[in-house]
Amino acid sequence: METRKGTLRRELTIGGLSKATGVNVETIRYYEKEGLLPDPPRSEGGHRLYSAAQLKRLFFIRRSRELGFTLNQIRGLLELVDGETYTCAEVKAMTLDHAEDVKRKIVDLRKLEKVLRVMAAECDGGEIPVCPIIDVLFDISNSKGFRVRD
Amino acid sequence: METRKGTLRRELTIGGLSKATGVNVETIRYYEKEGLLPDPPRSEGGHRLYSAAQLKRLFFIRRSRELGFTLNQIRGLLELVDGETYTCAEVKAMTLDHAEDVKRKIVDLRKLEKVLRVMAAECDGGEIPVCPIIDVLFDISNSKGFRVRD
DNA sequence: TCTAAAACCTATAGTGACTACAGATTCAAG
DNA sequence: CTTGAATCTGTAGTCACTATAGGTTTTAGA
Repeated sequence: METRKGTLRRELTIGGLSKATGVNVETIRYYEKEGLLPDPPRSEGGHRLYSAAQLKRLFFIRRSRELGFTLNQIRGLLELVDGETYTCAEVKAMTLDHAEDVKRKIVDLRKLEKVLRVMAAECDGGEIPVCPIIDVLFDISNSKGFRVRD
Repeated sequence: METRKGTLRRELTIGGLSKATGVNVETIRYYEKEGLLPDPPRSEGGHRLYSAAQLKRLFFIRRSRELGFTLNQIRGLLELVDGETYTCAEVKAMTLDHAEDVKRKIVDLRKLEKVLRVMAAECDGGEIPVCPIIDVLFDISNSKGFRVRD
């Protein structure tokens, strides 16, 4: 297929890119505004046109997000890559740092779940308007022994 | 201590309430705006004055937050309590629901951590500008075997 | 070729749970 | 009575998007 001007189009529209990567159209525009994706070339009418390189880049961003990296962390990773100066050590350090964050979060959530289950176990689930959960939550004297985050 | 008008003051200023509960002054005002705390009486000059009841209520909110309840869930809990119509069964159900949410989050995060550690283990941490993490993240063909959420 | 619908465009506002300012006022201590 | 801390209101910023409005371009079908 050819356009009016005879240029071959292997380029993707934003919708095509969205389908290919599973990233929402609005999110793609948002990434562009945030500088994670470069401003793409446009069609004569002003529609964005993406190359295979941008497809790869967006896949990278999406996967990194799935792995829980923040956009700022991803920005850092992309800067390393774009500068072509990154070393394996740098990337590994960022990855392990992030893994530690995740680990801490898991520890916190486990404590949380335990407290919730213990509280629920105190309840008989009856229809009377009294509940030990509410009592505990409202009891000021009992303000220790509770801290999940500090 | 007495004020000019001779009223005994057992009331707390917003700063005192903040110290007593560990909740930020701005956050207290935010909770008020969100309707979780009632509009308190004011001093002649317009400063907020809090009673023991509000102290308890704020403790309740803080603890519920520590347990990971959203403000909306807490609103729900407080409505039950304020209406004095709640039953143990209702509160228990909300608590267990929330515990399930937390559990799902833990499962997700565990997968996440594992992927991160596996990826990092592939790295030799050397100083050369090549890293298997970047390679994996950029490799489109490898877009399966990755999904952590959904 | 025309037309209708789908896709796209920009710009703005909303989400949740706060935090951080600016500029004015009030309060408590010395 | 003065000073400085605390408080007041109102607004904007955070993160990572999502949603909407109102307009333009592109594409597929008749």
